[in-house]
Amino acid sequence: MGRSPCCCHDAGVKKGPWTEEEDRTLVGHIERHGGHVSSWRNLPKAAGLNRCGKSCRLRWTNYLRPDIKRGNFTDDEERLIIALHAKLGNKWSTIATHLDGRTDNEIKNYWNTHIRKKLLRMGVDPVTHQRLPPDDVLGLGLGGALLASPGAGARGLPEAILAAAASLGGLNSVLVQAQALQLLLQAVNGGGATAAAGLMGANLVASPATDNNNAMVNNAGSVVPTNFHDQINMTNLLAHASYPPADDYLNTMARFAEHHDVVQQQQQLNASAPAPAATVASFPQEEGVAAAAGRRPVQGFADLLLSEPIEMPGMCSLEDDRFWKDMLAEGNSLPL
DNA sequence: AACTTGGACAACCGCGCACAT
DNA sequence: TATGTGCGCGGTTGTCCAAGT
Repeated sequence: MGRSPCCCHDAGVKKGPWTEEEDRTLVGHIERHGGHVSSWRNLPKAAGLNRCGKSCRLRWTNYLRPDIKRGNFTDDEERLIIALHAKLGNKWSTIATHLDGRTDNEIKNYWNTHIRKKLLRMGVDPVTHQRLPPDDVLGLGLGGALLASPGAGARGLPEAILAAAASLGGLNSVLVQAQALQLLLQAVNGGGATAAAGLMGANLVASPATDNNNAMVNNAGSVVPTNFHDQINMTNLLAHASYPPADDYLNTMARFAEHHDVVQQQQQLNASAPAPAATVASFPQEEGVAAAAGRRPVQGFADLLLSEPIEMPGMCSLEDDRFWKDMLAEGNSLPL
């Protein structure tokens, strides 16, 4: 029931960074007991440590445990973390069970310091795994860079767009790219959305007066889809239009979903054998999270994980200048 | 050289759950 | 059933260090 007073509140109990001597004492004690700790609360006294039992447990599980893998996260690990987070949310301990030798604390830290920022740069909300509203990305990003770009006159626009895109190296979502393309085409054609729509032979760009209830108008005057299926349609459309859609994120998530269907794996585990206590305890919560993630209006990449992977031929990364150069060339070569 | 800023990561804190009594 | 105990979890803070000014 209630929380008992923690020994950490005791006066004289040491806090802060662990010394090598303390590490040796803790490891030595645990090893003498066969790597098993019967009571963390009693451990400090038994081991001769002036530390809180909780602090000892944390130090052991997050740092001293022999099976911990140190060093940088690999690309595969990073993708797996993103895929798992899309499905599970901030269930760091559960996510950690899918990465050999990684602790929940390490994954949590890596998420907060690296992946979170990376996703934001890509125009993906790290919490919902949905694309950020276009205005948040284009308005403050490409659009803002464009507006701030000196000499962005009629002749200078393509260069300005290229420069703006280059300045946003992390841009990496189909939605953003499509909008950038629209912006580019509008600039190059001097025409507008409808001309671009005609060029692309589909409803990628519609009139602001569209009756598409799922669309929204961004600050560039283009209508962009706000629901998942429209985004997928846009993805396929771009693929078929021979533009080089570069949604690494979509592809990555879809691919990992094939190999890491967490809920399915755990249901199998649950059915086959009694799992460790921590895992058993986490099952109902996980299902709840997964279900919640798939529920509208928070419809995002959790759904995507369960869908078919999307074929994206000729994919290249937006981190690569080539994408923007190709796009610019395409735009210039299109009939007006 | 001194100071500031920001990133990375270890460690702490408090809550809730499971289990024992 | 009520209460106590221990542990695990997720969020937050503290500390170190490198880069920039």
